[in-house]
Amino acid sequence: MGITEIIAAEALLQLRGIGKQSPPETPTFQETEDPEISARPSTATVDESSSSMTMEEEGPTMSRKRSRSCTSESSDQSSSDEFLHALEPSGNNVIRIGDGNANVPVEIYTSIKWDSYTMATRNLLSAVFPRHILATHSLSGKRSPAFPGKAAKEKLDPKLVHDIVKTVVEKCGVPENIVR
Amino acid sequence: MGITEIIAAEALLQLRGIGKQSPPETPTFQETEDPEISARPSTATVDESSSSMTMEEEGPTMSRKRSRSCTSESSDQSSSDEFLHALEPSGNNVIRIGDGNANVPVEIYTSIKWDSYTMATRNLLSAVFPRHILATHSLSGKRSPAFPGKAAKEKLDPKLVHDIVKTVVEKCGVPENIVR
DNA sequence: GTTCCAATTGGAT
DNA sequence: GATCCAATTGGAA
Repeated sequence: MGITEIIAAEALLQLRGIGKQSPPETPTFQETEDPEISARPSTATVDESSSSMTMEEEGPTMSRKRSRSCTSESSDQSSSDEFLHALEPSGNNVIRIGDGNANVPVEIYTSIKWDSYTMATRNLLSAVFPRHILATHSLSGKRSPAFPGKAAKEKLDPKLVHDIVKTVVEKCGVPENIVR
Repeated sequence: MGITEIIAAEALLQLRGIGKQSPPETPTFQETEDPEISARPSTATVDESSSSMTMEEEGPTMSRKRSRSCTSESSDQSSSDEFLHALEPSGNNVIRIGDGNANVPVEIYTSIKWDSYTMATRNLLSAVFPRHILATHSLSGKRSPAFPGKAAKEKLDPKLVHDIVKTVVEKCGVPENIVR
């Protein structure tokens, strides 16, 4: 968790329980409605039945060379650890991580440095989710408690997230609650 | 770090770099001055020369039995791991943790469960800092970037924090960046 | 009744 | 320019 939140929690307990001699702020009514945010489809609680992952306009404007491929039924699981740093995209060879729901191109998978679980997690997220999905989704699909006025983002596919977490836990040797 | 912040960082990059088609909120000017908070001594940037730790009105209204003692020059470092769960406060025997700046009563130190680094950190924080210090201080002394209108809390003594972090790292076997 | 979770933010590194 | 840091919040576990 980290010292920061621990201190914050202690501070909350202190202020709530004992004195409340200084209400930190008057609410000041900062409920900006933001109708343009709620104009999105807002599919409410996304169950695990949404694995369609519509990828409209995947803009190639980024300098990242990431060449993803969403053809899922490739069965190359043997994760050959041989050297491949070739520039040409090696077709659509993917390996399945975790329980087998998330597919990662071998070109990306073999380039991941497992000594940094943050970078490994980040690279896996970028590999299985398009950028605009990461930008518009969150882990839990819940709103930030610190910003009740902001609309909640949709929830990332829990099974894909689980596969990523499981992979990082196994390869990096860190507990799951740290990865999340 | 955790998936949450990683996703948030990706989302920020996405919104900042490409579109900015939806400015998330108008600033709405939430600068409530809070003069009663700034009425505290506000020693500004607390350097490592402030180890006085004024403890006015330590209210005994909490149910915690924590009996701290700020007499510092006790030299009992041998940390006897014998069983002591006695109710009576065993004088002011303390052990020095980390580099020796932070003192923790042996009664508390021996009761810490090191299998949970969050609880260990929390217990050590509560042992070396009074509650009202934890409530009014933060790790870095900086303001929350998410809440620019709130006044920054003072900074906890870096040497005492370092001792706590070092102890947790050694006893719990977790890296330092995780503890912080 | 604590403790944990994670969403959001801007500055720091 | 990408990544890390930590401050704050309310509900969940």
